[in-house]
Amino acid sequence: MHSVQEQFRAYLAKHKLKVTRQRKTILDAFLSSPSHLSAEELYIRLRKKHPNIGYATVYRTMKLLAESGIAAERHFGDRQTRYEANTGEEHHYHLICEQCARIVEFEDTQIDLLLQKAASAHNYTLSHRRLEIYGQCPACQKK
Amino acid sequence: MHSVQEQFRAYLAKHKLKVTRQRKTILDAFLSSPSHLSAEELYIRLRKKHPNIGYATVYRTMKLLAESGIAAERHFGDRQTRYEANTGEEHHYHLICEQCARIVEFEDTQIDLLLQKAASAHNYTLSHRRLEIYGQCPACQKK
DNA sequence: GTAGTTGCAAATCATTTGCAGTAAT
DNA sequence: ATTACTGCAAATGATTTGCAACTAC
Repeated sequence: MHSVQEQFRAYLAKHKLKVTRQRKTILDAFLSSPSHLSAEELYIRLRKKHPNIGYATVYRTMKLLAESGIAAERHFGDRQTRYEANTGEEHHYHLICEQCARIVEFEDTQIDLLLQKAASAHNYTLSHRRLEIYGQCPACQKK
Repeated sequence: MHSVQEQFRAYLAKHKLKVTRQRKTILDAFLSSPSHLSAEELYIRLRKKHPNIGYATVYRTMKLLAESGIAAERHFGDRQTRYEANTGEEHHYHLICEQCARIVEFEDTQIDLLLQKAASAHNYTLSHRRLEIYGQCPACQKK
């Protein structure tokens, strides 16, 4: 099988782009970080071990990861773009606590089906979807 | 019954804010414009008839409209915040064409129900939700 | 060697804010 | 009279870009 690293290599090769030390470093950091980090947060994490890495390089590389399908861009309420690892063709939905920002990911094939139906009903094709449910997580309800 | 204008007046009064010419003008422009305009687009429309209106005033007023529940903020793929008129307690979902950006709004009580269930299943309360389906509209599929 | 890449700093884009003058209460 | 509001320009925060030095191919 192909690892994510190989997938990235293949993407770069196809587009005549180069495999650089920075790109490998950023990919590894991305894969070993919690999900939904912003480029800035990733940059801060990276700086510890790689103090000479550039802010712009992180941005540029995250963009490449998104284009190659390895990462997916997310926009939650705030202004920053966040990234999450793209687990193949499956998609999942988000349940977000308005109080503490805790995010739960879940899948739901019934919802999948209804969304597909909704698109068809309006004669749209479906390429992807975004679903976020905002509320209070169990912990915050107790407060 | 109370018109939207009255609703805005009431909100302003409750917060000891003033009913100004600009605020009335912006509210009217917002109500008589297509949905999903950004503050900038609204500003451009307004400028035709009210050349002396300030950019910042439009931003500040849209924020007020959002706080008062008259408008709802939306974030689609791009960087700008867009606004749509808030039609009471109902909510609706968006079907967005990736090619021409045409947006169809729809409601679906089955989806409503499943989202409520999904939140409950994780012991979350539900306050609001965001659902966008991206694909190609009928017209763009033919190209 | 050549073409793509990096890091920096400066630029950009959407949005926000400080402030002096103006208008609503 | 008081207190909030406006318009402008300058400030902010996230992201992008130009460019000269550098590195993968």
